[in-house]
Amino acid sequence: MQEKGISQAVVGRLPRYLRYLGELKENGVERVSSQELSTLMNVTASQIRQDFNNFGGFGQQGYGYNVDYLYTEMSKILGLDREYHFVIIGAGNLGRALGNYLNFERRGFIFRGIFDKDPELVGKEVRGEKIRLINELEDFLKSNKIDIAVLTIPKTGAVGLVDMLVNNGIRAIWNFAHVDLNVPEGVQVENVHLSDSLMKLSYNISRYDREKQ
Amino acid sequence: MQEKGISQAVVGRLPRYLRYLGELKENGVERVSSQELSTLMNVTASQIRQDFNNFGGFGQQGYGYNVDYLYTEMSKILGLDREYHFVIIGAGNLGRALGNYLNFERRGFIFRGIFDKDPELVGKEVRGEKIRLINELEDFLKSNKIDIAVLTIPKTGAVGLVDMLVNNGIRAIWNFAHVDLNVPEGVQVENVHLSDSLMKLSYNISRYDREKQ
DNA sequence: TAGATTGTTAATCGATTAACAATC
DNA sequence: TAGATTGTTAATCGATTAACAATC
Repeated sequence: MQEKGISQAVVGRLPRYLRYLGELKENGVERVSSQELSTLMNVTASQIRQDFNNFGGFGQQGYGYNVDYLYTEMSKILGLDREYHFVIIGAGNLGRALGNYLNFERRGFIFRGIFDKDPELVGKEVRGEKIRLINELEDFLKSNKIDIAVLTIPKTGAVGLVDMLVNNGIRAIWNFAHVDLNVPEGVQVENVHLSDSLMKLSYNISRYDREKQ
Repeated sequence: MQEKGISQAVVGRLPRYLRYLGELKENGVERVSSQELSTLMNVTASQIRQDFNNFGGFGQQGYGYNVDYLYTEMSKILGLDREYHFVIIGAGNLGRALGNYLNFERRGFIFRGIFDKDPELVGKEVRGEKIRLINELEDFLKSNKIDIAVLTIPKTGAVGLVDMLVNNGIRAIWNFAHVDLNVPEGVQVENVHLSDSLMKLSYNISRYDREKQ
């Protein structure tokens, strides 16, 4: 399984494949061809076969793909066959919402703690975890194996925190702060810039208006 | 200004340009060359010039780009020179968090109401708006001009709601439900699939591990 | 005027699609 | 065996980068 050179374009499509395969599985479908999946997902069959073949031959000529098997393999590829422990940094509305979101747990993402700089929030509970003061975070990371830091703090705070996180074992940052983070090689960053997403929407609305005159 | 054929790849970069231009503006920088911006943003100067030129010539040979002017033009292109009224459908943790997020307001996105199917939530307030029962939504849309529906409900509910929304004037859907929505031509959809985003992170973590052995 | 930097065309690179031989 | 469908190579398409003439 040679994974060098898998583009992020391909990676970005994998979760969607997993979702559709999961639905097929739930509906008791045993096998699926790239053509059927193509119709269902509205992408070309060719792309599906190419994408899957980046990771090895999961299908069988004349038969297609076994849904159960493909689902399992896809889960492994996505790294969902293990657990990830995460902390949330920033106990504002968004941070608390993410802490309360149970579906992540089902996928192996374990909520381990939530931190904020505001002393007023300390002690309040988010899904069984008391909010802690952010200056306890470093000690916490030293004594707990945490993989992922979820950043739901304003951008000014976020940038200054990265080095400490990385130096204390954080492997990946799920970044909701509206800023680009610089991390050392080997540390993964996934940005969720909600306001950018909303601007894409307003762009598309107003472009549509401009084009219609 | 011929906007046909602007790819979503370009559109996806526009909010980031706006962010950097905004920062330059705040720092009192008057002009910037594609080369300087290139260094700052870690993309090629060539791409920057190509991207800008999709929308017309904003620069001046030998000088570069006027930050203020470019920022204003970029805002207009993104459709940020007008207001958008939105409702949130689903008053769970995420829905309430988005309702409370004030920064959207600054950009012209006006929070007009929040709906849920759970009668227990009805009457609670989210940033000055009482949560309403979802079966009041249709009437609400008929008597208020709402542009954007933010969907923060489970996928089963989301799919069944789309037609009603579109038939009552909704122009765009900001979709946090984990499902692909089918909308008529001219209605914009922007998906935020948080669990997909998290899976990309776990993919990249575990790929890194696999590659190191 | 000379230097700087855009706007734009041409070249390259990468991603998607088409085609088909291999094979179940 | 015949039909179906993959895995994979080749062709196409689109996006990115390089180059440079135009021009401030």
